[in-house]
Amino acid sequence: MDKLTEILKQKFGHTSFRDGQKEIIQQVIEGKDVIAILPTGMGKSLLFQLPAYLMKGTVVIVSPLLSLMQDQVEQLKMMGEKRVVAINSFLSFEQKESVFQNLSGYKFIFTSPEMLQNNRFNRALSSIQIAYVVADEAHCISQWGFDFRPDYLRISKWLQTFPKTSVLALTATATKKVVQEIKRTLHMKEPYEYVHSLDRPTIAYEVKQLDDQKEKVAWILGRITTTNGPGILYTQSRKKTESYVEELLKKGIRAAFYHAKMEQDDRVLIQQQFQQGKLDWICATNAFGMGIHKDNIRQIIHDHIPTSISSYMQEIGRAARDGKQSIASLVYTNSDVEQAFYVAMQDFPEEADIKLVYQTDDVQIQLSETTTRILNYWKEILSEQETMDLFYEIKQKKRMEIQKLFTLFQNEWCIREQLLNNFDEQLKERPINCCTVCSYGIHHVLTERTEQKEEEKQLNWKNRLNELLY
DNA sequence: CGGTTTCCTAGTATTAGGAAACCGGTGCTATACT
Repeated sequence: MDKLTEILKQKFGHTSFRDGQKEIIQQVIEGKDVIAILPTGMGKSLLFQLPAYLMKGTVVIVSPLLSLMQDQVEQLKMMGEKRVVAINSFLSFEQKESVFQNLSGYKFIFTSPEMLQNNRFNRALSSIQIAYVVADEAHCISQWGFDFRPDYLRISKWLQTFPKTSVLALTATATKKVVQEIKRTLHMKEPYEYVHSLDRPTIAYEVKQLDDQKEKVAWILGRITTTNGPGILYTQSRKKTESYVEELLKKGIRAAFYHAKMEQDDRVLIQQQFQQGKLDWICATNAFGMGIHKDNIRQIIHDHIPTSISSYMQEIGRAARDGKQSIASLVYTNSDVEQAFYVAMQDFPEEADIKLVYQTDDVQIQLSETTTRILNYWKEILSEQETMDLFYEIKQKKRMEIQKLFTLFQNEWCIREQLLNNFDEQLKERPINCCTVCSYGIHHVLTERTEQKEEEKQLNWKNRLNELLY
């Protein structure tokens, strides 16, 4: 047995590697930059955990969410790894100090891009040996960096402080452009690239255009009350998540809503209950998703047009991790396109806002917190005109992303093929239950809803076929 | 931009109808104040 497999067995309790894992791990150990694009549930954490045991120094993992960090820390502790810490706002000033003073004692440090700007943290980091840096959910760099969380772009400068450190970037979806942005931001030199197929053969695609909002709501409520979950209903506003749940509860569906304006504790609770099978449906905004451990999600429904093909892929990709037949349904009306444009643009600075930021120092009162923060970032590195041009460009791009997805749903071409083509991938084999455009078998995908309390009973879901789609 | 909700008025019943107001995603951290 070779050394890698030995450690795999000894530390992680597996006897063999999955597709691509071994090659990626070898490259990391050799100190190469690596970018790996592979679906969630394909053993991503192993990729950054295992090499740590064959290399000197500490692994720094940059993670987008506090809950994700907590989760990973717990997972490692369960495996018996004690040298692990999450450095973020959950730690008090004193706790941080004590961690910084003993930083080399940790094998794994999880942290946020924002925290990487902390001087005290950086001084402590520069005194220890860093094995490699991991950018978890690396698509956030281009998804959030430009107009939401500028510290994602600041990683670039931060990395220059550690010029010899190699970087491992992990994500589930990335177009060629996004990969380019990740490479550039993380200063990757000829990285080893591993791209797993993005096709999910057991997810069938259903797209339906309806005339108005009422019809849409009725259709969705009908679907959820007559067919089996577990499922996620994605909506475009927080209010709607709540109103859907209200209706579903009346009809005896075990549902709960989830969005960013809820208390953190409630969010954790809802996610846990869903994962444990105590809830069948979650009605959520795009806040719900990263870090969900549930492999038997059978349905994803969208009642709107998401803001890009990538976010759509991320959202539907949460279904069918157990490899069993599932369905992703999207229902929209014509007005939903305009809504999507508006929502994507509403926090964007106007020309007047940009001028204001360049001419005044304190603009907090007039602009939203996000706008102020993002413009202050660009003010540091660009002239007023350059920022104007940049935001014009970003705006155009955002519009195009939405338009592309909308066009895709309207085209009379296979949805699966179109989605894959967007990531420069060709469809190799068409599953029987493909999509509403090209497949006749799609009506076998759904089964009738049954009143089942325990998760195990739902395992025979796919065996009971029922015609429910049309 | 488009939908939903709220408000107002007419004109006298307790509601119809139209205009105006409102609302619309994603997360980190630091700090002041209970």
